[in-house]
Amino acid sequence: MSFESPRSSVFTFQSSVHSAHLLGCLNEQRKRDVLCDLTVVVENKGFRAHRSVLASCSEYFHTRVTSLVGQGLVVTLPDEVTVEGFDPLLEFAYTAKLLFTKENILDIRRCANILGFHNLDKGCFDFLIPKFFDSSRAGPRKVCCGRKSWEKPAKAGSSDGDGDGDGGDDGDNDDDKEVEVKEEGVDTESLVENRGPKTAALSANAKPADEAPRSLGTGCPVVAMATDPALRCPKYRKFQNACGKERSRSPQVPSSSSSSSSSSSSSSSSLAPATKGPPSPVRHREEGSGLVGSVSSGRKSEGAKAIGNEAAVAAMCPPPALVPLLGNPDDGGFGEARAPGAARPTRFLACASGGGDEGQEGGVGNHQRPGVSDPPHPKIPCILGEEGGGERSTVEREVAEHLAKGFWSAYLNPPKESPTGQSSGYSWCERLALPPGVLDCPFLQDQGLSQAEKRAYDSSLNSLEDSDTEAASEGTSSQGAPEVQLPYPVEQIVSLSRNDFQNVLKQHQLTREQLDFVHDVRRRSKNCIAARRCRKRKLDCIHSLECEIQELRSEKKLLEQEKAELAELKMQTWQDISGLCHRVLSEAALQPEQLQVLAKYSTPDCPLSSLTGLPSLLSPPTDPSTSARPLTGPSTSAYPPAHPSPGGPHRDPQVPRPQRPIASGRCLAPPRVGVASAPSLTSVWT
DNA sequence: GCACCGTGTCATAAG
DNA sequence: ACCTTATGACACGGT
Repeated sequence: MSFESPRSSVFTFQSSVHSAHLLGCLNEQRKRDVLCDLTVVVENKGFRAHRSVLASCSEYFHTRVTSLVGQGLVVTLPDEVTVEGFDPLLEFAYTAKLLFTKENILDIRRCANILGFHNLDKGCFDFLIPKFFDSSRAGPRKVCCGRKSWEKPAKAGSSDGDGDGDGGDDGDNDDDKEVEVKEEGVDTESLVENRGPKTAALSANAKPADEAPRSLGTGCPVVAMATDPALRCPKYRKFQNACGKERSRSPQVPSSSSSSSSSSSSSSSSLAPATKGPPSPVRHREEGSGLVGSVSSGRKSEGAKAIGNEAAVAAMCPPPALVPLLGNPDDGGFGEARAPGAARPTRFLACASGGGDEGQEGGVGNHQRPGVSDPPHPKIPCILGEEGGGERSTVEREVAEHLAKGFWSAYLNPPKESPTGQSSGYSWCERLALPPGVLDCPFLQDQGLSQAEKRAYDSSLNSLEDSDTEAASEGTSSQGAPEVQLPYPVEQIVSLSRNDFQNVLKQHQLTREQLDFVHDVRRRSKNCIAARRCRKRKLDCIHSLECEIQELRSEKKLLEQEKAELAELKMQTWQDISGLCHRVLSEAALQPEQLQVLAKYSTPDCPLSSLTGLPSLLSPPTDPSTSARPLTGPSTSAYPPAHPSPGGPHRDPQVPRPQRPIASGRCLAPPRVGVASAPSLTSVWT
């Protein structure tokens, strides 16, 4: 798998932050009338703005103001444009948020059409207006990747292969719910984010049990996005099949699915249909809790086990990178609805259609406010993106999708809520195991993750996989076994000390399954960390050994150099002494007997010994570094050890010392050195 | 299709 | 007896 172009994830991600910040600054400037160079007159009411901003998000303004120069430009809009319709658009241009009501939505739409807010129109109104009013008033529905994301299938529960299953019967109830929410003044983003008890209650109350599977009210685009990648990537078919089986089985992530009767049963019943095809966005939005069971991988298959945390990180950060990854975001879905200056919504967000796969069309747009690239939940942005954007390989894309699916599933399956609305479990982030690197994702930081949450991420290195694996074990050992819901975060399982961990276990009356799960997670997590340490030690050891070898080689080289220098010095010294001896003997005119005495008390290394006529005359002492004995060998050892030199050669007392020829101080050989640098006798002394 | 690498997991031993 | 740690071996996916 090769990448045709370099990745640029960082830049993509940075632009997202920057654009949001930039937009905010521009909005502040507009409010303070700072640097505003345009006055828009609508119904005799003036709006100050920056023409660059308006020109960027409106074809009308682009045409009107780009050709004009000078300050204090005034643009009077047509009569069809009303203040009621224009004001929200202006706000949208500067905030990427469109505040609307059921009453002014049509005005906004009309103004948007006139002013050329086409993206907003397609991405937002095509979805919103049908929800507000009868479908007959909504006009033709845009088809995204073969079908409009919110478009309902011809038949409920159709298994026609598109797999959207987006709830053919969710229409009326859906509309009611949507309208009701909107009437509270919540914008579309809030529709996504405020999946609060009310929405859940609506879903639970309004939906018949048999329809519940179609209304996984999560508002999560990734859920819609996370449709069978295997359908597009045979390489992951095994992986996907395993996940699909698990999904259809009972893949619920620990503590994820609501144990409440209605939603739980709904989720369970929805599992099988959900596997038949990509989940419908509408369905997701409606269903609320209990989503995880149907859409998450639940556990990793054996094929998925190897998907590491790095891949998870890649799948999680940064958000906008998936835009090019799955296609052109502008060709449909929310890609067309993104606000000026806002980061381009990812394909996941925009359509989740994965290259036009109808089955994956997403209705992400349905859940997200148009023009906003932010994920539906401020705390789960990174899952939507990954580095590299369009440069990602297909495999990586699939992995990212799948991981994103799992991530969202975990996220979207928050701890079940008690009837009072209070969560009985820990927060989603506590349940998620993100690799340490994910904390480095600035998006997470920017999204208000608390330090505790980050620590939870950081400390629970493998909890994601642990959860998956746990589910796997559940799936293998006890098929369809209920999820294991823990009263404390997974990270505690790993990070706590032994005593603390035992205390925690004592504090909570856990079932056998829970205990097994907890211990299994703790064991594997610690073992995984230990394996990392072990491997790191190995590598460090190898590295240190390599360094040591290198050092030893360097030392050897230095020693050899030093040895050569010493040998040269020794030879020079020997020559000096030899010359002195020669002169002394010449001047003293010693008798042979006297020379014998001198030689007797001299070492073979001493030039004096050569005066005795011994072989050392022609064989100067060797370099002790190269030979423990002088090269004269046994012949020189014949000297009695009367005066053994400490560092001198060892003499065998049993061997008689041969007689040396008396040099008469005439020709003394230099010491032999071990580096073959000793000059020959003739060359030096003759 | 193969080799190599990285990683998680298991089994086991030792502390 | 239990837990933790280290490590070899294995399986798996990615490149």
